[in-house]
Amino acid sequence: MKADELDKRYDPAAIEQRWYKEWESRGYFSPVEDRERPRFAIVIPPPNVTGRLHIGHALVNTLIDIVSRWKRMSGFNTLWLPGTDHAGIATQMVVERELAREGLSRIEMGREAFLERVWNWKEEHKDVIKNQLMRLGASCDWSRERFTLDAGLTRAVREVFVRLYHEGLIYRDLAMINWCPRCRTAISDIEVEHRDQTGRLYLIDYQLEDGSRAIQIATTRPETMLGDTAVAVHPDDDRYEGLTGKMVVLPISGRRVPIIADSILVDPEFGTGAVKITPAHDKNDYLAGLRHSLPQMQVIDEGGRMSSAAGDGFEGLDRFEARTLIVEMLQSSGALRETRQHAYAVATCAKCDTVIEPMVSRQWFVKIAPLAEPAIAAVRSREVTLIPETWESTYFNWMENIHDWCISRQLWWGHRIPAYYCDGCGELLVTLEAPESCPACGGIKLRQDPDVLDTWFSSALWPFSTMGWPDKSEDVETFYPTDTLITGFDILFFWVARMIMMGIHFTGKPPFSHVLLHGLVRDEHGRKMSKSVGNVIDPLEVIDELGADALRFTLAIFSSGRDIPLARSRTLGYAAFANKIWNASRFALMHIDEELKDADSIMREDLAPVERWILSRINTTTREVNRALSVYRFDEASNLIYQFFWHEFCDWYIEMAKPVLLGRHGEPAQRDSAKRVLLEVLDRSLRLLHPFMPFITEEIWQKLGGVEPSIMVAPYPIPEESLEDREAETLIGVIQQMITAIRNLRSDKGFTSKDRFRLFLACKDPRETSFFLQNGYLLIELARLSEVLVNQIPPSGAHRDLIGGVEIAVEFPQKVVSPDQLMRIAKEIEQLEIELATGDAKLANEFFIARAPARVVEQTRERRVEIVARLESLRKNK
RNA sequence: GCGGGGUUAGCUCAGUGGUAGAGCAGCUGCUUUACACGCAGCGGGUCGGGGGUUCGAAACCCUCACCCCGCACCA
Repeated sequence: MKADELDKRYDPAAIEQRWYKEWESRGYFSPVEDRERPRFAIVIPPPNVTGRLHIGHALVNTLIDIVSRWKRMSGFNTLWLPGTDHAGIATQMVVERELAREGLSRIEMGREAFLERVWNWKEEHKDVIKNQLMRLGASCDWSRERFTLDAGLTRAVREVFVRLYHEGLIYRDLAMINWCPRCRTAISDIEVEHRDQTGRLYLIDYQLEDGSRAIQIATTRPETMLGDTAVAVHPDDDRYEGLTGKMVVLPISGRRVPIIADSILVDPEFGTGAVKITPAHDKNDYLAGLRHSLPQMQVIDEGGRMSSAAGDGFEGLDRFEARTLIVEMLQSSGALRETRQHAYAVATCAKCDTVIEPMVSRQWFVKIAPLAEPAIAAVRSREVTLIPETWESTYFNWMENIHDWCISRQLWWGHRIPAYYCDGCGELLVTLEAPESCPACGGIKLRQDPDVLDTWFSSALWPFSTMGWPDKSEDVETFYPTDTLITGFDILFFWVARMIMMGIHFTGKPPFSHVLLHGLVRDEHGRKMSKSVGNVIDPLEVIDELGADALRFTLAIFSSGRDIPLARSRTLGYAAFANKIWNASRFALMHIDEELKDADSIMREDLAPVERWILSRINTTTREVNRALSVYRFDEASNLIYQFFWHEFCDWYIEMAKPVLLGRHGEPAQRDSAKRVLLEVLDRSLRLLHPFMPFITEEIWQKLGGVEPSIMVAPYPIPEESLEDREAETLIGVIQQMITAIRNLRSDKGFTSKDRFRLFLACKDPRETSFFLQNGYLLIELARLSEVLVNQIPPSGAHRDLIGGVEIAVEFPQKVVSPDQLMRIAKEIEQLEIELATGDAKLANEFFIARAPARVVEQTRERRVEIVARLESLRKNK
């Protein structure tokens, strides 16, 4: 391999897709058959089958891929199971919009034709997101790809529904539910979003039937007064004493409704202390209505328009138009006494933003408390660990106050509820397969419930339904329960909690042991990405421009925290990192000969200190990276590799190895050793990096001639005690400090890199003397000196300092001190004097000596010696 | 109202008891044969305010201020 085969500049587009296809064709994404290995399983949070990859997908799948690749390289039999979600409302909406453009509607088409259309649409779009995940480098096992409406998953859904029904945990009942008039379906409580807004509060007089007085009520929704069936006051409210039981006449409709007393509904402090009650269109009024057996009048229909019950002149009117009309009518009749500004939260549909209409409706529910209980216990016992832990209290808070889950949706796209009604006797049958006839009356006219299930119902089963449950399939046996779930905190309730509940109930085990809840990607200033602000980052565009590796690395290094502010400047920085890796490898490959690749492992005793140093450093990095990954700190892990590779390996080691590699110093044997170490460190670095930057690492690694056919199946580095070398770290550390100090002086005194000086070193012992005699070339090269003289008398004018216990003296042509340097010296002296004073105060403090750990006291003493020496040097050289 | 999180360099963020960190931005040098997507150097922070615990607090406790996010309510 010749380095000139590599371009000077790294071009990700040229290699990324080639490698993905290669890995897939070699079957690297599938688990191996080796039963001896420990296994690791993870399921994808299924994206919408018709969706496009957004930055949130890029984040979660990058993190999953890092874990998967790390585990795979670490010897685990690893499964990452991919798939997509049918996403009931979202998908149906998209297809309906398409139909609308053609002037069609699903109602006109009919259920079957519409579903056929959606399936076709799904077939056309399903590979979009799959291909995008591939571009990201996602190493999932496509042979196990699942879709929530697959036959197998549908069977699991029906099984679960039927079993829960017969256990009494699914029921059908009349209840007040959240209705979206635009989606024309019920939705669950967590699909409702509350938006703060400033609206109006209307104070309206309701006249008593006998005309003796009026009772003033307050409302934000005057249109619902058409459905009022009572007025409530607080039983202890003096203002309304004696009115309970009397009748008021509703303005406009002229209906008579009673005044009732209710201490639960009415807060005497709010508004006028009198409340109109519309049991059919308000959750609290509904409950009050039940308490007082009030009739329900549905005056708003499923499309959000006034119904026939609203009366002549209103029927067919949109609810907001009706509000305007009613306010006008009340105003002209004089019943509207006052309109106030009023801040309140309006309930909206999370999917389409339409204002929710509370409705009384017969729906299917999951009785959730019995399922929640063991799911709470599982997290409490840490059988399931939430990461970061702070999410536990949020989880408990929600689970302990959980409400029954409305699971029926008046949609067509989804899992149809396996309930059948007998036309003959009205019997309700819940069965796995459609019954032929009614077991109660023998009738054969059976109708299936028209509703489908909430999308999250099938998602809740994802970790086991995808593996073949309810069968005892091999995958269930091998890979269930899974190990880690990685997803956004925004679906903790929608998805994670429900998976834990269903998993425990149906398999007896939580579906995963660890849940990593990552933050949400935002723009560089922490703002939510939105089309209207124009700050949306398209991951595909970033991949096209800077490469998947750069995007992945950016996401990983930012992944801690609740908000992930993604800045283009950062991605550019990590694209530069990829380029750095490329060029460092180019340099290495210039010096690595073919025979070297097969050479035996390195003999430690033959290594130079600088070689032992870099091996020790990568060993430490290896230990830290593995530790960080094991606790899902992708930010720490990626940062460690970044710092090591760029600043230690490139900036220091390669520069220190150059004199030997380029033949300016040392024997041929030393050169071979330097080459081997260079190869070794590069190889380990690439393997450490591979989970983060799979493409570039593979491309380069192939040229190094490793034993394995791909870096994907090469072992992940683990720390090796034999590589650790404290002595080398100390010695090279001193050399680095000296080089830095000399560079500082050169810069301060206004010399350029062409000016060369002599350096004098005064060593304490023969061991130190021999080290600097042998390694002085490092100082000459990196600090650009003319000569290093050990244990010789420096000229009187030389700049002196003490570094790592070694006295140094640099001979500058003349003593040039710039004003800048004078200022800095003065400042440093000042700081050191403060530090010296506080240190002395500590050491003089008997409590410090007595109570602080001996190590800390010792450190403080050592530091004092350094400070004193440094001060002396600074004052002398001023 | 209930619960959670935050406030550290110009920007975005790490840092859970022992000498304040990173990246980016800024400034100054440098065509040093891997890389100008580079190299070297520099400046920049009373760690939101106050109190406490401790030999020692950015970190632990209390309190105040401001910001953010859930949940519930909102006639």
